[in-house]
This record gives sequence, C-alpha cells and structure tokens, in this order.
Amino acid sequence: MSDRARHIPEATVARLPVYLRSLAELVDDKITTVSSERLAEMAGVNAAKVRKDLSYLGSYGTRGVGYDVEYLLFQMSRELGLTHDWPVAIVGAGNLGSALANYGGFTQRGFPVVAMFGADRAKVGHRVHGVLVHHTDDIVERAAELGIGIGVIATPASAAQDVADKLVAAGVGSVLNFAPTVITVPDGVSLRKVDLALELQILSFYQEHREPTA
Amino acid sequence: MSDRARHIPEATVARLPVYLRSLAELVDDKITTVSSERLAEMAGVNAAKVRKDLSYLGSYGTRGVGYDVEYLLFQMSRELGLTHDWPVAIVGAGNLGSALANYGGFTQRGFPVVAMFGADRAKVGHRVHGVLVHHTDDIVERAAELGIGIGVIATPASAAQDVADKLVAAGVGSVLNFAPTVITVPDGVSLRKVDLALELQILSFYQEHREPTA
DNA sequence: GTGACCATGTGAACGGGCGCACTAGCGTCT
DNA sequence: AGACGCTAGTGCGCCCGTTCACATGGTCAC
Repeated sequence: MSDRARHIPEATVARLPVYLRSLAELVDDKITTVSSERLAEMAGVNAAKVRKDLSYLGSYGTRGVGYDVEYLLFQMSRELGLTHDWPVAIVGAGNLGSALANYGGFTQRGFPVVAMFGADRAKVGHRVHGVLVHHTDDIVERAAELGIGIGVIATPASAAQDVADKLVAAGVGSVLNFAPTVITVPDGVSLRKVDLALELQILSFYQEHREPTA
Repeated sequence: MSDRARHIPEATVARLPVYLRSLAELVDDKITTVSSERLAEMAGVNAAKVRKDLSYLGSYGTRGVGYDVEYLLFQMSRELGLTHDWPVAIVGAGNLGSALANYGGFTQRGFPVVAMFGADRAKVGHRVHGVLVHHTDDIVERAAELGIGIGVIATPASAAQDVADKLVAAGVGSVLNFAPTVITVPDGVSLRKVDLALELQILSFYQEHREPTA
C-alpha cells in the first residue's frame, strides 16, 4: 500500500463521497474523461481543492488531459471501502428507524440493513421492510454474530448512550447517531451524527439575522 | 442591538443548538446555575470553547459563579430566533418526505410543517400526518402566500435543483436539502444539507482504514 | 469590611485547511 | 520534430477556528 497517502484530512474524506457521486453521474452520461474544473463545478467546490483532494489518493490524473472517470471512480471506491458491502444495523423501530429501514438508498449504496433492534416488545419478531426486529437487549449478541460493522441509532435521546455502549460492546466500529443528544464512544470507534432539528435551528439563526432586504 | 456581537462564526452557530439542548435538560433537572465546564461536558466540547462561544452572545455569565441557566436559555433562544415559530414546507411526498412530516420533532421544536408539495398527482389533495399535499407546480404561489421561511427538499436528486429554484422564487430564505445531490442557491439564501448515504460512506472510509487491532 | 476563592471573559499562540499561483508534464497540431 | 496549449500536481501565504493561560471581577465566609 502507498504510505505517503496515509492520513487524509477529515475535510477531504467528507468530500470524497461527493466526488464519487459526481463521477457516477459522468459514467451514466458516458463521459470518459473529466477535468478538475468540471468536477469542481459538479461537486460545488473549488478546482484547486479537487486537485489537492484527489492527490491524497495518488496521482491518478493525466496532465493536459484530466482524470479517467472510470479509473478514478474505481480508485475512490476502493479508498472509501465501497468495493464490498457493509452490513448495517438500525437500532430504534419507531418512526425514524422504520423510515430509515424503508429508505432504499442504504442498500442501494452498499449498506444493506441486516437487522433492526427495538425496545418495544410488540415489534420484536416482526419485520420492517423485510428486516427482522430483535430486542434491544440482544444487541451485543446478535450484532456480533451478524458481523455488523456500522450501527445506526434512531432511538429517543434518553436511550441513545446506552444503545451506543451496547453497539460498541458488540464490536461495532462505526456509529451514526440520529438521536438528538450528544453521545460518546471510545477511541477507535468512529462517530457521526445527524440531527434534523439542529439543522433547522441553525437555519433559523441565519433567517433571524438576515439583513432586512428592501 | 449590540453591535460587537455581529458576525458569530459559523462553527459557533452550529454549536449553539447543542448548548440550547443541554440547557433545556438542566432546566428539567431544576438546576439553576451551570459552569462552562459542566456545559462543555454535556455538549461534548472543550470548556474554553464554550466560554468563547457564549461570549459572542454577550456577557451573560457571572465570574466566580457560572451562567444562570434560564437566563442563558432565553438569550440563546432569542439569538437563534426560536422565540417564535418558523413555518416549514416539505417538498417531496415520498418515503423520506412523509417520514419527515411524521417526525414530530419539527413541530415540537418550533418548526411546524404547514405544507407539503409533491410531484405525484395521486397524492395531491391528500393529507400526510394532517398536512395537505399540494402539487410541486404550485410551490411559488402557495409557499409565498403561506409565508414559508424554510423549505425542506426531500425529493429525488434529479428534481432537487428545480425545487430549490422554485422555493427561492417563492421567497424562502433557508433551504434544508435531503436530496443526494449538490444544489446551489443565490447569495443571501441559507443552505444546509443532510445526506444519509454520504455519512455512511464517510464511516466506511474510517472503517476500512482502521488499524487492525490485535 | 476584607481576603480568599472561583469561574468568566479574552489576548495571544497555534494549527489546519483553503485557495492562489506557479511548475511539471502530456498530447496535439503544424 | 518542435512548439504550443492544456491540465494535473504542489509550495506558500492567508485566514478561520481552536486552545491555552491569564487577568478580571464577582461571591462568600469570617
């Protein structure tokens, strides 16, 4: 493995999926070569940033020409670990959890939902969008045996930390938290959060402080 | 209005809702005073950062004591523009849009969903979680007359930019985009995005590059 | 009233990421 | 074959945000 590429800045990592999506669009349009400028436009960023970001992956471009779309797409997929599926478990079988299970985008992009967990005994044993619901108490056992790498928390805030602890105990390496609360995980476990109300509150701030336009 | 506080860093604005939530918890627990250290722990950040962030709002703390929870909560709500409701419209009546409409967290936090828009004529005229669904073609007219300030895009990627343009034309000042694509809005309009698959792909990267632990 | 204590508020150093602008090098056209 | 044009790759300065450490100023006990 190339060693110089080690440690890609977090900001760059967060942009890679955006580039990836852009590349996928180009493939659909049968476009074989793309310049950093074009890619920048599609991804909504600066061209220099694109070139710097891509340079972390290696020298996959050709000066005077651009990047080979398919080759770059492959390299990026490999770097992002998307050449194989990542089984995902969703914890929380309420509104949000069910919606996420129903959301086809996960499986389609290589993150099949292989299990759900809920605290409500009435739902345990039933299937949501074809996925069997287990009880929250069985997270450690089941998640480990299913080889879950990524856990999605879609529980109420009050249960989130406890669920996170269980997921970590089950050997899950990455957690995506939808619960509106701060949770902590040990070093070595990745954590990202999505907070819907929080986003709206941020927008509210700017809305409130907007210059009164004439 | 205080003038020195103008221009609060974006990173700070993004943290304010987290502090707000922490303060709300403290109120529930009947705790009247809080130190930056305690607040930092609850919000999962550094204490110095808390103090600097709060100092942008004004000098609402008392040296030697801490911050008065209720007073700070009020000031922060005011700054975030949460002292009044912000009517929201959701565009996209599919899986995600319906889930968002059903998600009680919005209304509960001061963002009542007052209208939905969908491209599917079969859904137009029906109600989702009590909210009437209009046709996408009527966004400009309806959103303007309902005084919508914030628009939520929950359409497929292909329709997102067109919907965004319509929302802007209707006078919407803030857009929250759930569609997995990059959209652009004019200067003066706020834009935030939530991309579920993107978050998983980022996690996938770190999962793939994790040191193989013994 | 006075002194010790304590937490805020902030100046300043530090670090990371961003973008400009230049260089390197490939392809093409004459 | 040589020169030109185009685009990747990158060094460098800048700016924003974070963090440390200190001074400021209020509270409480005696």
